[in-house]
Amino acid sequence: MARRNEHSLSEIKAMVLNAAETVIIEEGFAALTIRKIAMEMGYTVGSIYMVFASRAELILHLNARTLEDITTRLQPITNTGNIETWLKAYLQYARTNPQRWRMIFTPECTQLPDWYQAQLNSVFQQFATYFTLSSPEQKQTVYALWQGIQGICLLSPDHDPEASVLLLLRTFLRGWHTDK
Amino acid sequence: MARRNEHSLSEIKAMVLNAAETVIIEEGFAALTIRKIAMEMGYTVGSIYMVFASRAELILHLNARTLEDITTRLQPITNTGNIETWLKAYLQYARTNPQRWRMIFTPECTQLPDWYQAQLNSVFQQFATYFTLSSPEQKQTVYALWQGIQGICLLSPDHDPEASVLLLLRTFLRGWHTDK
DNA sequence: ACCTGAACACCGTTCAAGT
DNA sequence: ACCTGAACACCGTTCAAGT
Repeated sequence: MARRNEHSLSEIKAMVLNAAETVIIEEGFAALTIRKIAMEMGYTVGSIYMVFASRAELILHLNARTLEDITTRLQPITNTGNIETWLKAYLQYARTNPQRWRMIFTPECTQLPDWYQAQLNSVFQQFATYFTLSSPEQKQTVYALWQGIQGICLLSPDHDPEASVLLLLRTFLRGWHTDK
Repeated sequence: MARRNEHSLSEIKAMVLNAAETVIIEEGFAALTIRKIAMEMGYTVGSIYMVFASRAELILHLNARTLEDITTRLQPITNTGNIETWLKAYLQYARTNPQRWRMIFTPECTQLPDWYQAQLNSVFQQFATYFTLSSPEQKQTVYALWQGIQGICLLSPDHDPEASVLLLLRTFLRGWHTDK
């Protein structure tokens, strides 16, 4: 036993994340244990700690993948469509990958690293392209809307959040384009 | 040992919830274990299962208390103040009891019982008194705003969500009072 | 009829020991 | 240098056994 040298550390890292995604998709986030991941990828528990310091860090990198997936998929829409088509695509992603999407907002890390914050922010940046933000207050307002949309999705587990999201968005937009 | 008969079952139930609140306040939600609760109240683990079927049910009843606390505290404001003073009071509650407040939205129960849904709804009902809801769509729109506000609070862990919440609210209200 | 405490089947994490 | 697998310190939950 020991020392198989079949895979490099970065390969193992990728295998861990792949196995973790499989477990989440098949059994849900609650079933995501280190032991199950190890079993799924054909290694033992100890090996996972060669590439990740803790379960929390593993989840953080899992989320990083999800966020990258989101930005990549939505980027083309950002350039062509309007805000509602972009939002619908985002909501569809959340609906298609409910467990992975939800994890983004429950990272089990007390202090989120800067690179993770940057990834979270880059999704918002795409959303924000549909607004002209000429003051910090305007940016904060649109960010509040963005957080609000996430809230609707987080708190509407079963029934479809799309209708609610669009109702909030449209009311917001009317207010946004109305002078104080 | 065994059979002390110092307390009735409903007394023990209250003691469990009191002990649980103490643990949450002192050590946070992550430290809320059955063993800690038992230790805190001077009983053994088994006793807790005399009054609650599971940890999930315990948490559900803990949340029920929190929701009752919220509605009771905010009721007087509902009758006198305006929506912003009511919201500020709500946000202050969330800020004062961050751990307990957050738990309301992560009940660890797959299917929420009707009485719990009703309690969640009664907080929204107070919020909704500040709106004239003459159609189902209007109700859903205000509910979307409400969920949005929760989202801002859930996703703004450190910095104060009040400013963001008010920015969303005011933009929403401008749109709400504008004809389509 | 209550209440205990040991037992069961799990966790995340570590690390001496093997190749 | 990699990888194992046993060990540690925890979990939630159950239930035979005590008074």
